[in-house]
Amino acid sequence: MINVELKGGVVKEFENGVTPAEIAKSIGMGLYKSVCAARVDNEVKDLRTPLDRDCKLELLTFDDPDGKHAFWHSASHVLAQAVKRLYPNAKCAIGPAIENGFYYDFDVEKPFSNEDLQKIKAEMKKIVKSGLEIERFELPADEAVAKLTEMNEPYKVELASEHSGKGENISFYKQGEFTDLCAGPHLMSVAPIKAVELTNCTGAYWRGDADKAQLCRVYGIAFPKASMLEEYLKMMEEARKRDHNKIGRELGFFTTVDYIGQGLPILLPKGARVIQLLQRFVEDTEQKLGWLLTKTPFMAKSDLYKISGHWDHYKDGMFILGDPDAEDEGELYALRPMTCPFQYQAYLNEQRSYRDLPLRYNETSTLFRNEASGEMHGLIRVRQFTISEGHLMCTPEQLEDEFKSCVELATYMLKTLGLYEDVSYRFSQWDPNDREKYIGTQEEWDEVQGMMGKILDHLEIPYKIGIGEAAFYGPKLDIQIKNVFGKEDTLITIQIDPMIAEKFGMEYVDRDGVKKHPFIIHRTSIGCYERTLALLIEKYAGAFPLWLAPTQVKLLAVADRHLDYVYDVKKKLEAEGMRVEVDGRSEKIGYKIRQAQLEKVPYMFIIGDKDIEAGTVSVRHRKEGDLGAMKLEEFVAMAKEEIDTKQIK
RNA sequence: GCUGAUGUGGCGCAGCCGGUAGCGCAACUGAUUCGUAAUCAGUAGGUCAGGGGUUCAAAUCCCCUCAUCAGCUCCA
Repeated sequence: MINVELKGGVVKEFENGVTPAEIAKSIGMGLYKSVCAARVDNEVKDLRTPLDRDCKLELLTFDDPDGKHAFWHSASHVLAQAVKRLYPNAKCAIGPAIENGFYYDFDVEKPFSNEDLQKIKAEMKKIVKSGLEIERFELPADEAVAKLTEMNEPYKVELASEHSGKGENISFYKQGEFTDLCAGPHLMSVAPIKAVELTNCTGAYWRGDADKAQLCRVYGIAFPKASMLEEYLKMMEEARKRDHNKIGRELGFFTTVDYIGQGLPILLPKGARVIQLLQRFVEDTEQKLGWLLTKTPFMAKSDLYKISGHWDHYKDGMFILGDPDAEDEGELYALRPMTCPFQYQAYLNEQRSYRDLPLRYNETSTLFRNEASGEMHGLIRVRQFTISEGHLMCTPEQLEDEFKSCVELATYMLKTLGLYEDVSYRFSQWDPNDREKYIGTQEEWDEVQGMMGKILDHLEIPYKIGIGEAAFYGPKLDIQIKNVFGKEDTLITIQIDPMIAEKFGMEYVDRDGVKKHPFIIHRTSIGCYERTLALLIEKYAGAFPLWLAPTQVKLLAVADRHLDYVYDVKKKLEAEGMRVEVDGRSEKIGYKIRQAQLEKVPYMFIIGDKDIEAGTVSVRHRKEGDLGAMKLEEFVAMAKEEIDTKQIK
C-alpha cells in the first residue's frame, strides 16, 4: 500500500501500482471524465502511470495549463487520425500542443484547402463521437523503428531512431486504428474533445530547418465545451480588432505604398508625432542618466563591416550600394544594419583611461536591414527602422552595475508605457553546435554567459533560456512581447559583448598602466520606435495616454456662432503647449462627438451658449464621458497633471 | 526565401459559368444651427495592383512582377 496526498492535504491509502486514472475514478466519475493529466510530486505524468511509492498527486483538468496541454495534445492525435482516414498517403511528422491549441505537421502532395479542413474537422467530430479509448504501450527502440518503418512513417522513424541505443523504451499511444509515436501525456479517451476548430493551415519546415522538406501544418484549438470554443473565437476576434496593422492604418498612424517597397512604411503625422514624443522622452531621460548623444553616418565602406564581423556574419542582411561582385570591394558601401561599429569610432577618437569608464553613448539611430521578403509585418518587422541605440564601454568590475542600470532604464520605460506587465525575459545564448554563426571560442562564450547568468540571477529576473538566440558577438537579455496574434517579438535587448572591442582595437589604460579591452554593453532602452509604436497601438487600441496622444483635445462647437470662442480656447490651450484640433463643420454635436470618439481623442470640449455665458468649457473624456463644465484653467491644471505624471487612462 | 490566401473609387464590400463596373460609409455642395456616439438632399470620384497573353470581347481565364495577410525560417 502507498499513501497518496491529494488536493487539500488529504492523504489516502491505495494499492501499490494504482494509477492516477483509477484514483480519479475512485473519487468520482465526474472527475474521472474531466481529468486530463496528473502532477505527481510536481512532475506532469500520464494518467496511466502506475504510482509505486508515497507521493503527492494533483489531478489536472482542463483548467490547469498542463491539463490543457494534454487535452490539446490528444486533440492533435485526433486530427492526425482524421487526416490518415481521409488521406491515407499523408505522412505524419509531429503534432504538439502549443500555448493556444495544437498543430500537426503532415507531408502531403497538396496542402490542405479550406474545404479540406472542413472535411477533416467533420471527421474529427466523428472520431470524438465514437469515444475511442486511448491506450498507451511501449516498445524497445529497435522494435519501435521496425514498427514505424512498417507503418511507412519516415518522419516518425527518424524520431524513433534517435532514441535507439539509449536503452529506453519508446512509448506509443493508440486510439482505434490510429497509433502514434508519442511521449504523452494524453487523455484516457477522445470523448472529451467536444469542440474543435481548425484555425489555419500553413507551411512549416521539418525540424524547423529551411533546407529540409516543407510540410503542411494544420493549427487547431479544442475545448471540452462548445460554449468555451465560441468564447475563445470571440476573444480572438476582439484581439484582432486591436491589430496595429489594421487600426494603425485606419486611424492614420501609417500607411504603405506598393511602389516604395516592402517594409518601408510611411509614418503619417499622427504616427510621426507619437514617435517624436517618445524620442524626446527617451533622449532626455538618457541624457539625465549620463548617456552622451552621438550622431553617426547611415552608411560606411565595406571595410568597417569587415572589422566588425558584419561582412562575414550579416552580409545577406545588408543593403549594399554598388556591385557586390566587383573586384574592388573597398569601393563598396553598405547602409548600416547596426550602430555598433560607428559608435566605437567615437570611443576610438581619444586614448581612454579607466577613469573615462564607464562611457555611455546613445543615439537615435536609423538602421537598414534587408529582411527576407516574407518577414515584413506592419510596423513590427520593417526594413528601415529607428532604434534608441546605445553602447556602453566599461571595466569588468563595472559590468554588473552598468548592466543593471541598463535593465532599470528599460524597466522604467516599460512601466511608463504601461507595457511592463506584458513582457517576458529571454536569456539568449549561443548554440555551440552552430559555430558558423558566432565568433569567439567555447571558453569565451562559457565565461561571458556565466557572468551574464550571474547578473540576471542577482537581479532576480525570471528568464527562460533561448539557445541559438544570441548575437554573433555575445549573449543577450531579450525583453519579449507578444502582438495581438500571440506572436512574440523582441522589444528591448541588452547584450554583453566581450569580443568586438579587441577587433576594433578599443582599449583603456588601467590603473596598473596596462592596456585592456573594455566590455561593451549594447542596449536599447525603449526598442525600435516603429515596433514600440505598433505594440502601443495594440495595447491601447489606438487610444493613447494623454502625454502621447497625437491630438489631446478636440474642440466641438455646438453651433457655428460659437466658433470664435472655440478658436479663442484653442489659442489658449496651445499657449499651454497642448495639442488641439477644432472640428468646425456645420454638423450636429452628436455627429462631431462620434467622430472624435472614433478617433480616440482623449478629451473633447463641447462648447455652446451656456459655456460662453459662464466662461467655461464642457469637458468630455473618451472613456469617462461627460465631465461637466469647468473653467479652462481648471482643465489645464488637470490635464497637465495627467501629462506630467504620464498617466494611463 | 518557402507554403497558402488576398489585391475592385479614401475605407468596407457586390460583381455566379468572360460581353466594357455597383452598394454602404467617407469626401464635396446646399439646406439645417440642432448641447454629449451618425440631420436631410444632391454632386463628384474607379477601367478593376502593374505588365503580358488567350479571345470578336476580360475585373472575370492563363503567365510574370509588385504589394498585403497568416504561418515557417530569419530577426529589433
